[in-house]
Amino acid sequence: MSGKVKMVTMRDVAQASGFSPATVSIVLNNAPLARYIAPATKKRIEEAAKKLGYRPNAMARFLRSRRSQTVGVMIFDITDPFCTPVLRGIENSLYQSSYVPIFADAHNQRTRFERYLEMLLEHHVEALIVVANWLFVDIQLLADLSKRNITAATIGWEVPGDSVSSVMVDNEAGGRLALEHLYHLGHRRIAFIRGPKMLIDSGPRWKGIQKFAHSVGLEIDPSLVVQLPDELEANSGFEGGYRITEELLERKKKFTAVLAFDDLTAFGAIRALTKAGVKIPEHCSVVGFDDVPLSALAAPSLTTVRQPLEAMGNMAVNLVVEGIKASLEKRDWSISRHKMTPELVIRDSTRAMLSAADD
Amino acid sequence: MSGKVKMVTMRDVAQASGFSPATVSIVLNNAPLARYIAPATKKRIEEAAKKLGYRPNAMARFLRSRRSQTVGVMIFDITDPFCTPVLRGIENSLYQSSYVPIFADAHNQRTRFERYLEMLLEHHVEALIVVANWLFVDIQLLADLSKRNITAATIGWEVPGDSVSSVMVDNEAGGRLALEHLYHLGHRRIAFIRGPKMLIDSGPRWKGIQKFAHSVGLEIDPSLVVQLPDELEANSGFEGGYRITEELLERKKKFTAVLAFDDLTAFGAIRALTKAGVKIPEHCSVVGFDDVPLSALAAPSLTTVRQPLEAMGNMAVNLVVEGIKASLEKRDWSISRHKMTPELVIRDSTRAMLSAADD
DNA sequence: TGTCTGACTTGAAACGATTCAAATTGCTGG
DNA sequence: CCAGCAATTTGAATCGTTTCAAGTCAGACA
Repeated sequence: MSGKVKMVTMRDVAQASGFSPATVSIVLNNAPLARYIAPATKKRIEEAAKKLGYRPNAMARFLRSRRSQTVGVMIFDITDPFCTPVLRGIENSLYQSSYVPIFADAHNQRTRFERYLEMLLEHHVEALIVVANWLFVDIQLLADLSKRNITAATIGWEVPGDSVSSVMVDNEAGGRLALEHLYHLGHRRIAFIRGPKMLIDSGPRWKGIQKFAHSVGLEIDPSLVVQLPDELEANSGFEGGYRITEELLERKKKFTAVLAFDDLTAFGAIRALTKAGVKIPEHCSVVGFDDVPLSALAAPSLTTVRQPLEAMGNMAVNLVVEGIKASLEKRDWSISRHKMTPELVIRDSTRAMLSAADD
Repeated sequence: MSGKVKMVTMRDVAQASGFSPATVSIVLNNAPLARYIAPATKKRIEEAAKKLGYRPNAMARFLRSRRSQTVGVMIFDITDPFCTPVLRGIENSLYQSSYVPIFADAHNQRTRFERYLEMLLEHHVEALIVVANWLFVDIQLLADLSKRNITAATIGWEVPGDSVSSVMVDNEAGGRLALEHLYHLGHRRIAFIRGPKMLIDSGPRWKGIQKFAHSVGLEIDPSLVVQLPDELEANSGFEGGYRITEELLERKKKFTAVLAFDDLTAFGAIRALTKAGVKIPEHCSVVGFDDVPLSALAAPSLTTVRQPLEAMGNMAVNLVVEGIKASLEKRDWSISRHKMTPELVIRDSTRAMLSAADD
């Protein structure tokens, strides 16, 4: 029944081709010494390897060469729609570089994060990429990595110090884009749903909004500004947006647009507005932030500020791969912090004010 | 600057505790021989290990024990919202068993699938879980795995033969649930969007629909039955549902409900209907299939047949973990095919017919 | 003929753990 | 006092590669 397939080792290839394991190794890895190997030899070895179906043993290889061809990818919560495109970007770039991702999902739990970190270290990942936007992880924990010669990069989040690279969207520019859009559509009474304090994105986005408002002399009515509570559940944004918008409606203050912290919040807001009989976008425009995949599919489709999520994943991989190369060649190398440019995506949830409607 | 941390090996622990590496290994792994080790010895070794911060080297361990503590997780397209909850289920169960997932995304490409398979084999995954619902992969390819003593399971898809376990939803029951719901709401003129031929789910769902229709004497109007084209893009369901619903509308045939192949198709249909001025659910009910995460968030939220996606991920892990155990203990073990029970989730996209409205 | 160049190739030592057969030790009973 | 046993512990081989210092060998040159 299950005719066990005996593993083909390098020794087998050596035997079959009539050379020594050393030569086989040199040829198959195209090591520096391969310059001196006779072409005929190379050919015979390669043929033997192919004929036998030789597959290098990654573990054994690691033991000598210290290269695992493996990168740890730590996601804080795969349930968050934000993560999927980022993950795609990471996966794709790693694949190009022949690295294999070891996947870890912290479920927003610190202990789980730590346990996974432990496991990743046991598996000797050559680098670590962390996708997150909250802060509760010890800086120490990640800083230790660089001691162990593991380059690390974070996406959507920065750690202080000079040991971890990061890739983020330019939140301030994004906040500005969102408000600018509403402003140019003629909206003046705008409700703002600010992000939870805990998230690193909240501050800069709000700052971008304020700056723009100030630059055009738009007054922000404090009674139209609300803030999401700190929450760890990935999709709490929806619930939060819903509830906070309900409250907003109860205040009976008029507004013609909502600038939500992110897309999920925006969907929550839309749900609440719709329930209250407010039509989107006829009676009220709504703009989100992120451009998660579902934003294009929802009804109405959501105008939002796009984070180039996939590109951010790519970028993080580039950073760590460079880091790996540098440490391999014992070159100096310093971390970098990237701010990606956001982009306004106009869809069906926003609409220009009718000139008379402001009042 | 970067004070390299010297790796702590088992030898170091042996030295520190005053015992031999053999004893250390036995104690730390709680191997069978540990029965004979004096408690005091165990304690001293464990303390030494903790004090030094010893971390076993997974690669070295594999070389002797042939255990990599690694499972390959091959996703056909992470972009498909179907995958996220499944992935969460897989990840969670693997974590419980102290396995680490190596993540591979085939992007729906056969060559990529094969290349990843190669990489996973090089990394000596102990098992493979494949999440997919199309069929173009060589059965041979997966059957080879069992020769290599790698247990495999597929989710959302079955391969012929007796070498690969599978976990699927009971599509026939699901199709039945969907139609039953519409029928009990009073709908009689129902449009059906059948799935692409290429997908294994399409047939059984349709069969369930037909059987139920037959059992209650409901006639299915062939001119209200349309079929999605074969397409590999993960989110093509939305586009497809949109276009095919437009066509349906052009035929001017009346219908009061749409039974869509899956949620994405349903959203496409809703978009087309809304655009044509048909209100959901007032003028037309729509029911989907899958219950992907966004179905709860969309406006209107979608009535759908839920696949227990996370549980399916758990189940697949259970199956392969059992397989691993069996082959470790040289027990006999045979694959199994699971059919999970679907569940109707009633939300806002369906509504009972008003008694007079049928005509 | 003997030595010296290249031009190729290889032996043997790691890498860090696991695994048994075998060693050690201290008793116990004859 | 010693054989034999039970209770612990360990030596040494092994897993499949990589890595260099060192080997071989044919021909060129003096």
